[in-house]
Amino acid sequence: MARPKSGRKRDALIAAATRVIAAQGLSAPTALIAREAGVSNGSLFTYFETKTDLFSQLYLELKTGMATASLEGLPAQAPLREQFSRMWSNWMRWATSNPAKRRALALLGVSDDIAQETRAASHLAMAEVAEMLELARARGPMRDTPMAFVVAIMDSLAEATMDFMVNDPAKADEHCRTGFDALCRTLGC
Amino acid sequence: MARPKSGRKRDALIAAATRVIAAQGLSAPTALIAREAGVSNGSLFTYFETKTDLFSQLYLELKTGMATASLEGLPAQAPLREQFSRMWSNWMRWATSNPAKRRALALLGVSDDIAQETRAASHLAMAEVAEMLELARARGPMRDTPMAFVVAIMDSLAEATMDFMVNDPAKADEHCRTGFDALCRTLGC
Amino acid sequence: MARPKSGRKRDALIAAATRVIAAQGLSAPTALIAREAGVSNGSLFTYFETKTDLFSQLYLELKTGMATASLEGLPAQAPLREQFSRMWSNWMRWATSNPAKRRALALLGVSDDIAQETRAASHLAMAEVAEMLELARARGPMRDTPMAFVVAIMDSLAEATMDFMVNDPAKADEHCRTGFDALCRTLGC
Amino acid sequence: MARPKSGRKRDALIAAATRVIAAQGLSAPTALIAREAGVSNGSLFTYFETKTDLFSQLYLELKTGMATASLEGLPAQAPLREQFSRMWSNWMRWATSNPAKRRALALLGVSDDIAQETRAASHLAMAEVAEMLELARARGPMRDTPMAFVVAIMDSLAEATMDFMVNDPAKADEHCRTGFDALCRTLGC
DNA sequence: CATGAATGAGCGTTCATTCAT
DNA sequence: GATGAATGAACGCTCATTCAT
Repeated sequence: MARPKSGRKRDALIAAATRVIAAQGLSAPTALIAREAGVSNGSLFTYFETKTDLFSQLYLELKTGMATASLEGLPAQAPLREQFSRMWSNWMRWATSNPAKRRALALLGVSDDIAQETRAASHLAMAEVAEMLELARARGPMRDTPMAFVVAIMDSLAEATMDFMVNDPAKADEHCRTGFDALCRTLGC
Repeated sequence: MARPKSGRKRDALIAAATRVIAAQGLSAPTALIAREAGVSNGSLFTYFETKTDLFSQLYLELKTGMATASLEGLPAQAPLREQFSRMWSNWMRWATSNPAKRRALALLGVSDDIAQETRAASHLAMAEVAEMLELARARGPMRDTPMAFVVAIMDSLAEATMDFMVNDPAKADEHCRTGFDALCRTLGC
Repeated sequence: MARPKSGRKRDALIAAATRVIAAQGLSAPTALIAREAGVSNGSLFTYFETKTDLFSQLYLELKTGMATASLEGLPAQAPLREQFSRMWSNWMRWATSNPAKRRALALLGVSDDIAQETRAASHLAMAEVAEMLELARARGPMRDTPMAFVVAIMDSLAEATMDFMVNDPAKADEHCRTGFDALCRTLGC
Repeated sequence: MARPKSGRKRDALIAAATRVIAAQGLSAPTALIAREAGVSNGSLFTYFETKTDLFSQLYLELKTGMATASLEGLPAQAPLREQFSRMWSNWMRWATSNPAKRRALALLGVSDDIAQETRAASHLAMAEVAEMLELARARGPMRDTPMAFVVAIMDSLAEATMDFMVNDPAKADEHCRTGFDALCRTLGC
C-alpha cells in the first residue's frame, strides 16, 4: 500500500508555515516552508494542493487551536463572570505563549486568499466562546447591539491586551486583568 | 529629511498607490501604481527611492490626514466630553468616506516594511488626539494604565466601529454612537 | 529484445497512452496515462523503463496495427490494382475509425525521442505494403525513383486523404477514391 | 522617449526561436531562446507576451517568408505551367536552404497552441500560391475536388520532396523535378 | 509485484530597480 | 527630468523517476 501520507510531515509543514509566516509574512516562499519542515519543495504539494490551500488549512487549525486553548478547564459550575474571566486568561495565555501562531493568524486573517467559506468555518471553532460572550452582554448596555459588533469589540480589546502583555511581560497578568475589566465595563458584566 | 514633495506627480503617485493598494494589496506592482498615476514606471523611482519608501511616505500621509480630519472643527470651548465625541465622529466619518485610504492604511499598518521609525513618526500626527484621550481617562478606572495601552484600546474600538459602519451603512450613525459609548464606559468618561 | 508483453496492464497502459496522447499531446504526464489505465504511476515504470520507452513501443505497436489492418482480407488472386485499391481502403478505414491512434501516431512520428532505430523497425511492419507499392509503380513513370521517395509520396497522399475523410465524413468514400486515383495517376498504375 | 523597442532584438528572438525549436522542439525553454538571442530571459516577454504569442508570430513569419520566397521572380508572361514549375523550385529551394525554418514551421504547424485564427491568417500569406494551384488543376481530373484537398495533396507532395532533397542532396534537382512531375500527373497539368 | 509518497530540477512568468535614450 | 526597455533573481507549481512500504 506504499508509503502512506505521513501525518508527521503534514504537521511539520503546518508548524513550519506558522514559523515562516510569522517571520517573513505571507509572501514567504513555499520552498522555504518546505525546507524548514525538512521536506522537499515538491512534497509540500503532495500535502497541500496550492499555497492557498496550505494557508487555509493553517488558518483553520490556528483558529481552532486558539479556541480550544481558551476553553480549557473552564469551571462549569462557577458563575458566568468567573468562567468568562478564565476564558479570557486562557486566551491571553495562548496568545502570549504562542507569538508565532498569533502573528501568523493575524496575517492570515487579513489575507485576501482565505476564502469566505474558510472564515465561516473558523467561526464554528469559536462558537462556544461566542456563546459565553452572548450571555455576558445579555443584560448590559450592548444587549441590542448586533452580536457581530460585540464580537468585533471583544476581539479588538483582546488584540490590544495581547500586544501589551507581550510588550511588557513583567506586568502581563496586570494587563490581562486590565483588558478584561475594560471589556466588562464595555459590556456591563 | 524627506525629499521635497515635488508637486503634482508625487501626489498622483500617492493617490494612485492608495487606490491600488486598497484594491490589490501591498504586493501590487509598482508599475501598476505608476500607470494609475499617469506616470511612467521609471518615474516612480525618481519620486520615491524604493517601493518601501513610497509605502512609508504613504503611511505617514494617511495617518496625518486621518488625524487632521479627526480634529477638524472641534468646539474649543465646549466641555471635554463633547469635544471628544466630536472627534470620534470626525474620525468615523473620515474612515467611512475614505474606504480606500482606510484599507491602505490598515494594510500598511501590519506590513513588515514600515520601519519602527516611521511608526513612531506617525504617532506624532496623532498627538493631539492622544492628548484628548489622556484627559478623558484622567479620572476614570484606567487612570493608572499605561497610556499606550489606552491608545491601543481606543484604536481597536475605533476599528471595530468603522467595520460595522461600513458593513451596515444604514445604521452608521447608531453604530458610531455605540462605539463611542463603549469607549466611554471603558474609560469612565 | 523487447520486454515480455506481460499482459493486461501493459496493454491497458498502451491503450491509455494512445488516448491521452491524442487528447493532450506528447507532454501528457505519465501519471495521467497511468491513472487512465487504472494503474499506479509507479507501476508504469515496471512495464516501461522510461516515458520514451513507452512512446517507442507505442509507436511500433500503432504502426504494426495500421499495417495489419491495411492488409486484411486482400484478394490474393485478384489483379494487383484491385489488391492495391483494397489495401488503400483498408488503410483509410483504419485511420478514420481510429482517430486517436492516428493522432497519437502522427505526434509520435514527428517526436524527437523516437530513435532512428525504432523508426527503422517500424518500416518492417510496413514491408508488405511497400512490396505492393513496388509492383504498382514498376512500369510507371516513377520506376526509377528511389523507393523511399515513392513511399514518402504515398504516405503523404494518404495523410492528406485521411484528413479529408475525417473533416468531411459525409463524402468519406468519395475522398477515399479521389486519393487513390491521385496516387495511381502519380504512379501510373 | 526612452529606449525604443528594438526591431533588431525582436528579430534576434524570432531567429533564435527558429533555431532552438528546430533543435529541441516546442518544449524548448524560453530562457534558452532568450540566451541564444543574446537577451535576458525577462526581455523575451517585453517582445512577446507569452511563449504562445512568440510561437504564433513565428509561425506567421515563417509561413509568410516561405510564400514570399516561392513567388520570387516568377515569369509573369510565361505559360502557367512554367510559372508553376518555377514556384515549385523556389519553394523547394527555400525549404532545403532553410532546414531550421522548415523544421520549426512543421512543429508549429501541428502544435495545439497555434490558434485557428493564426492558421487562417497564414493562409492569406499563401493566397497567391493557392491561386496558381487553382488554375493548374482547373482542367484536370481534380477539377471537382474541394480546393482544400488539392492544397493538402500539394503540401504533402512538397513535404515528401523536400525530405528527399535534403536526405540525398547530390540529386536534389532531380528529386525536385520528380516531385513536380508527380504533382502534375496528379493534377493533370 | 503494486503502490503512491518523495524528490528536486526545471519551467513560464513577474517585478523592483537601473539606465540608455 | 521623463520614459520605458533591460535585467535577472525569484516564485509557485509540475513531473519523470525512485524507492520505502
